[in-house]
Amino acid sequence: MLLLRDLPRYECLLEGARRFPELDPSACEVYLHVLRAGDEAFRSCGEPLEAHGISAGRFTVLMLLLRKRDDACGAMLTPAELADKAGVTRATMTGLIDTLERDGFVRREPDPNDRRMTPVTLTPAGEALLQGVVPAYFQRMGSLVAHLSESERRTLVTLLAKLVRGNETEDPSVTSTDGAAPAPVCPSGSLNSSVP
Amino acid sequence: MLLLRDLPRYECLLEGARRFPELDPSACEVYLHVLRAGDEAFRSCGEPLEAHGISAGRFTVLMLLLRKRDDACGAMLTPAELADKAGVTRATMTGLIDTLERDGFVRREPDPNDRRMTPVTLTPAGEALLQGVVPAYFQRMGSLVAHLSESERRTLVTLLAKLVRGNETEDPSVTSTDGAAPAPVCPSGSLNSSVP
DNA sequence: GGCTGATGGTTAGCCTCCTAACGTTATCGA
DNA sequence: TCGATAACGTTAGGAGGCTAACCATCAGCC
Repeated sequence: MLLLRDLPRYECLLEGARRFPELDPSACEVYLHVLRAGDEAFRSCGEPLEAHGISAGRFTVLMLLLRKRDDACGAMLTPAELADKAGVTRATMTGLIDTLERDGFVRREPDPNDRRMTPVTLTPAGEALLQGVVPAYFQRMGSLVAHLSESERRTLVTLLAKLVRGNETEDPSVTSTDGAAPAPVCPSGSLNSSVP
Repeated sequence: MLLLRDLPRYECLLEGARRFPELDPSACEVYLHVLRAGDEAFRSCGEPLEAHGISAGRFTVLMLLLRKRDDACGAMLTPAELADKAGVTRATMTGLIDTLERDGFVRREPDPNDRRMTPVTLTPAGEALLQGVVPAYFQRMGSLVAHLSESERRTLVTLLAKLVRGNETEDPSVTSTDGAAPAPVCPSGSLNSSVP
């Protein structure tokens, strides 16, 4: 992510509040901790991936393809579907698929029925890569929260969900097409990718 | 950040756990919510910055320079100091300063005493930019957590700190020089930048 | 049948991040 | 004094994001 190493102590926040009357110390403290924790979680779980020479974005693409192959008969996804599920633009997905194909982990196979499409499949090499990296990835995820009890985890999830939800309803700008769809649905979510 | 739109529901995690025995559903749920909240907080507070045509990284640099100018007599910081405080590499900081200088927000002024250094100062234009953007930035930070009570904020901060701390002690790889320094100190931290 | 519009994928250009290597300048020890 | 070492800043090259523009193809409607 970016730009985070330490966190300021509370006294520093109070000092900052003197200079900037708009600064709410407790809000700022929450903000900093949320960012710091998100950064740490991302970095920590990304380590096993980097160790296998793969980035989080590329890992997500491979996981989406694996899940599709296990689920349905048609074992392919189009770049547009991948981009939608992964939460990136189609242009970005083109770049990801480019490098993944270059490295032999996926393959583009033109669709004879609709020549606009170029569905993507997982190669044996891509599957082998996942076999090697997935256990370490999920184990790291477990050790990330190993120090929190089940009750603490529930509390944390509840509070974070409340923060995100409250902020969502705050600005209706993102609601593009229809005003609905506030409920996260399983098969459309992006991070399902990493959690099939 | 990346790759997050919705969150999978708990049933989906359980389904994933069937496929991957290493997957701990409650750990994964915490992980996803931490990432999602961090992404949302970063995106939300970044909006006022983008509205003024400035990125989070460039904002951090300007805030560091402003704080330095208010604090000390010498109103300059070297690129190396800036990179250290912001938590990026010196090469990245060179790029940030390049664009900031191109847009007239900072100025490089060679140090006559040590000709290796090229300290950077805030220009009046840069200060004016901060004047315009800082209130909106902190207000957004406040509304981000507006739905949480003071007690909820304390709980959230405590749990997030516990998560980060527990994970820190887990891998001693990052501890570069001496094994100490687990306590975040105010004037060395990076995000002090945004919270002078 | 032939426009028109929608959709799919790519390209080009920009920004932010990284590592690795380089040239310049200070510093310090033999 | 002078060479080795270290520090500073930059450059080069790569990856991963984005937007905007571009062709190719399909579908629908007159």
